[in-house]
Amino acid sequence: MNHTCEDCKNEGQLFGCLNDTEKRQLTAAKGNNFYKKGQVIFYEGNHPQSLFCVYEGKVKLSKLCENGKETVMRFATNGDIIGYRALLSGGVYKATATALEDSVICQIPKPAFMEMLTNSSDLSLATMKLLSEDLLDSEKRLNMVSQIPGLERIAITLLLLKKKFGTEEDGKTLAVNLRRREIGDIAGLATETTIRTLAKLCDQNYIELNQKKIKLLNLDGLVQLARIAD
Amino acid sequence: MNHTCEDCKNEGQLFGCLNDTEKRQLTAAKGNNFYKKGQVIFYEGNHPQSLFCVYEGKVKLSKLCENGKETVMRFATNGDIIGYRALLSGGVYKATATALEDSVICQIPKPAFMEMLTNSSDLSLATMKLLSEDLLDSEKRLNMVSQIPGLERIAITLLLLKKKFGTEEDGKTLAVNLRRREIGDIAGLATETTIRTLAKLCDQNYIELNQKKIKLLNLDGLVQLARIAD
DNA sequence: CGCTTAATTGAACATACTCAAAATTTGTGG
DNA sequence: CCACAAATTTTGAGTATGTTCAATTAAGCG
Repeated sequence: MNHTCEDCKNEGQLFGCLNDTEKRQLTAAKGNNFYKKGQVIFYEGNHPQSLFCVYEGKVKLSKLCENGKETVMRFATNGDIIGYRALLSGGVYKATATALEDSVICQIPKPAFMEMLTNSSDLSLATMKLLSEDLLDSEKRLNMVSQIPGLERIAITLLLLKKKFGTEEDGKTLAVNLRRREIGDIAGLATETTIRTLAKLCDQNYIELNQKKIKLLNLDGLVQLARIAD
Repeated sequence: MNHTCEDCKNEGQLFGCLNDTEKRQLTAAKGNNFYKKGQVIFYEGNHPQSLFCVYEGKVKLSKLCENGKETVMRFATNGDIIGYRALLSGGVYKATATALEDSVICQIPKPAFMEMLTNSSDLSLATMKLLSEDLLDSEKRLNMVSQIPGLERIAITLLLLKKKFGTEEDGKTLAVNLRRREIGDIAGLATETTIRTLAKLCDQNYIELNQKKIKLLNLDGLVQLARIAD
């Protein structure tokens, strides 16, 4: 079935500013798809035809470079939009979007979106706000990766994951399962270094590790470590 | 004197999409100021009241972290807009803008800009395009800094400077004078490492150094080195 | 259960950083 | 225009940090 934008549980996000008529138009124009964990939504280098909106799930956006290394650029979860930079800048996708878990993702054809943008200055302003915030995030991470030692980078990374995906009921365990390698790809560290650094944080009781589950025991301490950045 | 936007020599940039009436309004609303080399246009943490547009000159946008290290986030030159992310995202400036040389910079009050954005979907689309491109640049650099060795990073940095500021009449010498430290702040390398890496590129005849002047002798070679990224 | 993938550990190595000192360059006042 | 002071660049040596490679153990999945 095709979820309707009028009743979308992810309101308050980008399309929250649309009125009912506009939302109906959006519902009519869009499709939605199911992606299994690990499936690719689009590849770096593809030509963008659509905008994607995560109805439910978790998505990783990453970039590969020639030496085989991957950098995680960004994550998306419920209500987040992906694939809009390429669409707005007019080029190809500069990152690959992969489902981190089974996800339902709506797909809005480029012409429909562009038309809505032209007709709704509210939507335009909201999109600009979104882009600005993404830009600030990206620049923050640029600063982090280039200037900050490993332990602090992992601390920052864990806080970023908490902010993006939240926690389980205990309020401490990160509500996302990532591989060690993926955590390293966010922090800009080799997998082995990531493992050792996580172990160090564990020794010092900042966190507790249980397979892929990461529990933030000493949040204040982590924030303190992360404070070097910002 | 206040330069008029109708006759601005930097057309084709963001405000190029405005019609004559809108340009007249813009001229009426804006002011312009002269900044001496080294002067700060705004500081990280300041509350944004205006948008800035470089009429003529060169500006560096950088971020400082608590350990005293600086990261150059972006440059701006003739026709480029600065200070728009904070304005659009609603927060404070996240970077400090410093004139790299004597510069003339126009200043557009926030309300005037926001009104123009609301009234011109062309301007909105152009702004989104700009933001998207900045975002792509930033993510490209994120990838570079976290995954690529020093020599290649400096190569990429030199190409970035060429793209942004162009060259002198010889077509090879970068048309911008930066300190070694500032080059390092772009590449994410310590000053000493930057010096040694530049020296290595010099030994291998990729470049020629003459004080702050940097001549790109073997452009293809540099592009080749930079290709690891992309 | 067996196979594949991921996590972990160790050791050698590479890279870049720090600190300190010397050589240059730049800026400024006389 | 010169001299001096301040800032920047350069060089060297030692060190820290993180990477790589290889081997082992554990976990995930059909």
